[in-house]
Amino acid sequence: MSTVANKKLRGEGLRQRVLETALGLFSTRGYFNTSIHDIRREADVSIGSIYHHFGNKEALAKALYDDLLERMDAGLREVMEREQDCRARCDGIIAFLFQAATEEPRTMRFVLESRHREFLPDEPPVCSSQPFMRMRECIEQGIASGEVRPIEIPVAATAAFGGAIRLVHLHLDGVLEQPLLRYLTSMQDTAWRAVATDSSNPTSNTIKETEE
Amino acid sequence: MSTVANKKLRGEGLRQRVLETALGLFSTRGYFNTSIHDIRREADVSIGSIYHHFGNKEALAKALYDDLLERMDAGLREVMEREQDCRARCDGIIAFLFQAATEEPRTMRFVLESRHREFLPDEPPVCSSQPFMRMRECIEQGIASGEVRPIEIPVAATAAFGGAIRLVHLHLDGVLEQPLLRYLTSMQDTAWRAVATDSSNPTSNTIKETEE
DNA sequence: TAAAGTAGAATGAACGTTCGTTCTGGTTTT
DNA sequence: AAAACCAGAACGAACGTTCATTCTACTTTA
Repeated sequence: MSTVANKKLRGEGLRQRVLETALGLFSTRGYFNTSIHDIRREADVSIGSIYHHFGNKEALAKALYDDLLERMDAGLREVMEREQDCRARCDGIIAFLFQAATEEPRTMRFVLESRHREFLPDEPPVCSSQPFMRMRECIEQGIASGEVRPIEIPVAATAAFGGAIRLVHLHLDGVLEQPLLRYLTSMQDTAWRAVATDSSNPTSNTIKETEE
Repeated sequence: MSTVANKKLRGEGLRQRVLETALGLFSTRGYFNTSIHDIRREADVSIGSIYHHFGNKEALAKALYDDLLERMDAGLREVMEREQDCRARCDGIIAFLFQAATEEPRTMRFVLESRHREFLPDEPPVCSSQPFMRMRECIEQGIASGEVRPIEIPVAATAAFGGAIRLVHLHLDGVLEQPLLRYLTSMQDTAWRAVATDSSNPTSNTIKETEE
């Protein structure tokens, strides 16, 4: 049974259907366990169409990868624009990650879990991609403004978001008892404790009533 | 050029050579980009020998995976035995991860980075494997003893070790400026701040004299 | 002690299948 | 009419695997 409507499509619509189908197959079976013929069958298009639009399998994966990274980055840009101080931004980023992992697990699986370098050898590692650079940047500014302790950037960035990212992995692997979003505020608080300066860190109570 | 000596081997020696070669190829090119013929060539053994010892490609990967997980687990068991309080154990675990990633990057890459479920479909996710369960257990005991704040176990465990694990990923991806071990004490301190109870958390000084 | 026998480890050519890709011929759009 | 798009049969290289055979080390027989 196909996950997409079976009305015959052409042009951009067809292209999108192929991308959608490829995302589904790549994220569940993996790139190497998915053949072009599999995609053809499930998307209900022809081999010729796929090669007309994408050229080859690797380019199809790259198009999908770029598309998803751009969408993720758009989400993060939105957070960075909406929130101004570092704490609010970190919270927003984690919330965005959790929400995306909940609503679009396939996207998250493909971006976060698959080893892109195995099938896109010329692509830089994910951690150098825009979304991840944005997280790093957020932390850098936090250090500059004094909200974050002055420690090495890579340590601060991984400490701030590494826990959340690992929790997303556990969620995608299906080993969490509770829905991911149930852990959100707890994770935000815990992550912030790791990197916050002592003055901006709660010392004996975890309840924060006021915005700063 | 082969990375192993080229004296003809038989029995267990041959088996080990195949495993060693497979680790090298799997961890750099990935499972699907490595053919049995590649392993045969680099290990300087025959196709038949490989099938005699392992049965098929998947079983070879599984044998390697089990072997490496067991070795990692042995390292963690040793830490848990040597250290008694939760803080020292967390520090020890992170130190072990960093050291292993530095000295045996291929092992770490294969255990941490490759998507096992793509080629070992019946294997549970890495996060359910012994080494990861041991980390979780350590945190559970920390909560019981009052050293760790009473928060959800998955949040505490990922917060305690997620940052370190992500930093290991950055190291393996070659995007860190400094050697991984240069970040060790900073990462240990930062990770502990995330999960420690307020009483056991440093509030205004970051300097802690520890032996290295 | 030498010869014959035996188990199983090692070998590599060959096989069937799958895969990514190409190609030719048709259809739709402009 | 030209250009863009779609269809799917056909192709050839590469892959995991098999299997008949050879080789090696050890045991038994004479």
